[in-house]
Amino acid sequence: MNALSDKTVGRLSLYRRLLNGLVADGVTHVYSHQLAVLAGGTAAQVRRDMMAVGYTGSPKRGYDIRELAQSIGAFMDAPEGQGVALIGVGNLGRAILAYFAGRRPHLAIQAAFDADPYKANRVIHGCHCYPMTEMDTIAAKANIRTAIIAVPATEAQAVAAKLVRAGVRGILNFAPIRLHLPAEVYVEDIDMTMSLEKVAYFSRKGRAEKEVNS
Amino acid sequence: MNALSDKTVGRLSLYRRLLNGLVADGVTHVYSHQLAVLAGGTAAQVRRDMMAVGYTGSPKRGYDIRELAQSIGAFMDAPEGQGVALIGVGNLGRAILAYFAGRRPHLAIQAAFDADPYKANRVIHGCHCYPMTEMDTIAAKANIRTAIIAVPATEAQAVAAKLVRAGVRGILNFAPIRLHLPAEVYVEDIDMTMSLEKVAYFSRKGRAEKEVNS
DNA sequence: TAGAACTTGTTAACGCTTTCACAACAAGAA
DNA sequence: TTCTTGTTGTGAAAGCGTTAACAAGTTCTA
Repeated sequence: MNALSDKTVGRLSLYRRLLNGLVADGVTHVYSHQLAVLAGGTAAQVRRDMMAVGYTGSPKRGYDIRELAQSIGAFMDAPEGQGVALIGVGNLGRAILAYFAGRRPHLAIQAAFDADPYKANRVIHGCHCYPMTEMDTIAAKANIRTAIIAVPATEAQAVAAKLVRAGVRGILNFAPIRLHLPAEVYVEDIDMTMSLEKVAYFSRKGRAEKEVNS
Repeated sequence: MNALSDKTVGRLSLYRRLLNGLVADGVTHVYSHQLAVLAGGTAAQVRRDMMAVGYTGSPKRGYDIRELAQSIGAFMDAPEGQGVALIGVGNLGRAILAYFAGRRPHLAIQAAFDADPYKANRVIHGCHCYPMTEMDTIAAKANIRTAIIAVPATEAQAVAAKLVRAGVRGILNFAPIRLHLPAEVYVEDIDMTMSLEKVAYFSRKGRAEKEVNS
């Protein structure tokens, strides 16, 4: 119920996805050490994360998969679903639309925006694309609090500031710059250049690590 | 020279990009606290990272930008440049190609592969696309040690294993599963679903954080 | 020259996350 | 029932990374 750590939330999201996969396979129960190998962690960490959501398993039978998945969902999802906006419908933006298209019912991209007026009023991968000028009004009307930024680095800061003014409280930022925003706005950066350079470095220097974005 | 931490390497990559931007603006020197605000960190952290690369600035004048960027480069880049392979030329793969196209000379995507034979032997965003069957031979010939996986989750594990057999030592994995590989292979996951769920969660629960992928 | 102002380099303290280790416990076997 | 086996839940310890704090140093001013 109270504040979870950044990393814990990430793992919970992962656990749920793994659990859904297990349900599809017809499995009904899982032990912490099994979930650990699937998630690439340790059994102790899994158990601690379960503590965080307050779900309790049974010794000798482990965790009830369906119950646990539901428990995580109750913890993470907005009860009424949550709309997301995408800003920037270039190469990357379109790939993001395709990636999330029809995937999650409770966390769908409801509107896309682009500065290029030629892209406006088209439907791309099932998502309506609006001109940037309408961002404020549409975001406010749909009560959107989460946004994905996929615009060039030069425009990202201005777009982010505009989003915050429109009521957005969390941003997934693909632009390769650090955004400067009020402290109450949560920003997660996905910096592909940085990630690739890290991989290249450790490819040469040879160090093993299990790492997750964020 | 010795093993740097994962996070430090990430920040060094970021610093260098910021420094290059400053050079373009004609600036010649920078203080740790200036670099810190650009990078979204603290001055102490910047200084500590400089310690890691062994570069030493001058009191009252700060760091010589050009020297520092060069110093980081000597630390991070392979002297002879480093080739990268991309596996999977779907929506996401093409966006990745476009993103990195012509950007970094010393860290370029040299070859792309896809299981779909219709995509083979075409040039996409300046990168030649080969059929998957030739992956081993081409990767070996070009001495590729770094790869980006952008295939569906169901195929990612098999592709990763094949890459490792072909000599790859570092993988940037966009597929939403955890790869199971020998410990000496470095894997960095970019899990967009997980990242978006984190952002959605904190959009509602309202917690501030500055976070970087990985 | 002496002093003021502001920086770097570095050690020590702090805080967060992960891991360890073990008591409590459930289910099956004898 | 009692014992054995293998699990969960959790306090305590360990590990890592960040932040604080300060001595040493450089430049400018007077």
